[in-house]
Amino acid sequence: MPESTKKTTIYDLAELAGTSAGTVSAVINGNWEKRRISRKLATKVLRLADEHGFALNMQARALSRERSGMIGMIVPMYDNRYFSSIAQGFEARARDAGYFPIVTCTRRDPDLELAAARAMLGYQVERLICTGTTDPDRLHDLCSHANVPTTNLDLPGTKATSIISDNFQGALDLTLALLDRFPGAEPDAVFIGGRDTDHNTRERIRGFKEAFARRGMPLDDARILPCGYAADKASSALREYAGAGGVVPELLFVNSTISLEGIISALEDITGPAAKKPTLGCFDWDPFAARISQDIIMVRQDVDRMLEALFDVIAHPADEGAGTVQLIEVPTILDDRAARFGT
Amino acid sequence: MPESTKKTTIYDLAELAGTSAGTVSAVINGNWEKRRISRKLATKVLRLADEHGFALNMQARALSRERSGMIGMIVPMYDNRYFSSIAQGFEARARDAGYFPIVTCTRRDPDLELAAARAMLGYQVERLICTGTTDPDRLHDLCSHANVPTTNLDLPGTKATSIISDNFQGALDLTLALLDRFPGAEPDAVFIGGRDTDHNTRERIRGFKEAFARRGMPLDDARILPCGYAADKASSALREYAGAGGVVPELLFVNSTISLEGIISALEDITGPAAKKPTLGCFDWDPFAARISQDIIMVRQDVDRMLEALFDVIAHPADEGAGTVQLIEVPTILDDRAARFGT
DNA sequence: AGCTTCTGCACAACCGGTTGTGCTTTTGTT
DNA sequence: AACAAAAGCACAACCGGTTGTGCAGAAGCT
Repeated sequence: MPESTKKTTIYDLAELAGTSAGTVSAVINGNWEKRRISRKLATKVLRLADEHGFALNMQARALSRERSGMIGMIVPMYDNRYFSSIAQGFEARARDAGYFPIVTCTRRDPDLELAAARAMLGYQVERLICTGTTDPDRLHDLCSHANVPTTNLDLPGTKATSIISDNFQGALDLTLALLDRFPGAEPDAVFIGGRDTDHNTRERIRGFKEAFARRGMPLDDARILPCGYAADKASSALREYAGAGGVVPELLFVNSTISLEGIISALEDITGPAAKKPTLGCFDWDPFAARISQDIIMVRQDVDRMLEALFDVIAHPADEGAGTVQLIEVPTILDDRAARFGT
Repeated sequence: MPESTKKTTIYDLAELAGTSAGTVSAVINGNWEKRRISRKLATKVLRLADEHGFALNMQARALSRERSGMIGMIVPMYDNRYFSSIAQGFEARARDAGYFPIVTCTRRDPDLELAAARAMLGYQVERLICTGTTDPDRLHDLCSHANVPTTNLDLPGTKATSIISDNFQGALDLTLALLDRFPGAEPDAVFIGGRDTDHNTRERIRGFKEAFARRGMPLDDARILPCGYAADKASSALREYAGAGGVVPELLFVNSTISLEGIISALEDITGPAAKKPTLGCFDWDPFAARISQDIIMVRQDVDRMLEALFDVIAHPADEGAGTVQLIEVPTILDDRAARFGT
């Protein structure tokens, strides 16, 4: 029979049980034996707590313990498979590790990233994971100032441990697989999407170029178009490249699924919906995109392994403070459906 | 020059400024005029706060104000466009409204939903939005007990205001559009995916049936297969339906994008990747799925309008407690690309 | 019976803010 | 010069927990 007007506190329970708040606290936390509370009283308190749907006020607990139990993550977006599975997996693992996970998405907006980090610090997160943030080092500075460790995911920083995909190797493998589709020929190829200011895009471009070098093919820098990630930027970049003639490349390396969205729609506009699409490669995976044409190869980032590495770092803050800033690179997975069907 | 060992508190600032904690608090909160703090002292405190990267401890604030500023949302998944845009839009709007949004995904697991709600209550969220939860009423009871108002999104409950799509009308429109692809004929049609225990699935089935009724076509209940949402459930349900003969329906109403994933892969297994796919309808939208075939029609739920309605409810808790439990239905949007290309 | 040891618990300080109250000093008025 | 009003701030209680300390009574020992 809860009085329902206010939340039940340990003081309420103490009064109901005819005991003190400290005792109730001990019982709730399961240290009643350590604190020599009689089993009888403990049972009584637990029963009352249950009857009243008592829930500890974690804010108060955090205040006195000086540990909030919260762990924060900043993510650029939820609306693609890569980041959404990161968020989803992170939450599950964080809960398993006894944390209360707080994930928030900041739409690749540096100011919002900073504001979100500040908010999280205000709410006393014990650690912040910066996923795909535009300036991980700035976030690191902000956090380290408040004594909150950070870890970078997806995009690396120079001041904290970073866990990222092996972008170079992934892009190299992808490009080689794409080139294999043109035996003996030199396809008209283009790399599109991403920002050449970010580490991942630069590494992927490096992998793209390396593949051509290995095949002994020339590659003009005009074919590298890091126009940004957004769908509309990718589509206008492609339209511009195609020009008035409407000639699209034979081979397209698209640097994210969100850019791919723009590319697909631009292709339809330029060549019509029924026309044969160019051979597509995409760094990142999506189940539907993988089936949109027979001629698409996708690179899947190994989110599980990345998260495993992340929670390894969290569980063993060994070199905390030691000058060693690690860069952990996780191999990617090539998803070449046509090749699978072929065998 | 921060001492960096510990977080700066208002007490630290007070000492540095040669004033009291209460005064610092007033300055930080901007009520220094109301509390007649001199501009000079206020500026000094603000300067110090800035120099030391001071951040208010929101837990402590929440404790004393008895208002946490946090608003929680439970979502089943992040990995589809519908829920991810809900999460993304919710966060943006919540921030605009001055809240600190906490979103968490519970993978359609009733126990996890309950546990997550409890955790959120512990952290003193001021309100909980239950999106697509399996048992909204149970969550409502839990929360109302702690005096925390809830609102249901996507799936309705009977005890709190619910904002959902007009599932019946959406399904009706979709099915009619699908049937229009078979002029003069009675296609072999199947409804697949979802749970017949949830309100949305039931309403969509009702809309599906209604369309056939309006066209004067018979519809056997054996063609309704609410086999669950998961991709593998949908694919085995389809395989089973197709039987040894491998005859797939001509018209498929798929009840969610996640089920569609399973359907697409099952179709490839049954008929081969190059075969003509059946005419597909899908309740929910995905940019890549929409382009996977010429013959797919998708229903897009109007997330923006739903969130607008949600924050309307939040801003005007008018009938708080009044027996009126509202059900707000938002129209859906039909995405028929082929029809658009046709005109 | 007297002393020690152990059991079982209450008490109070503290975590970092917020806010009502009231005291001192300055300013203004006549 | 005397007094009222206003300005400028300090103080302390409170929010709901946690935890170190200490005290009363029971139990054990001789």
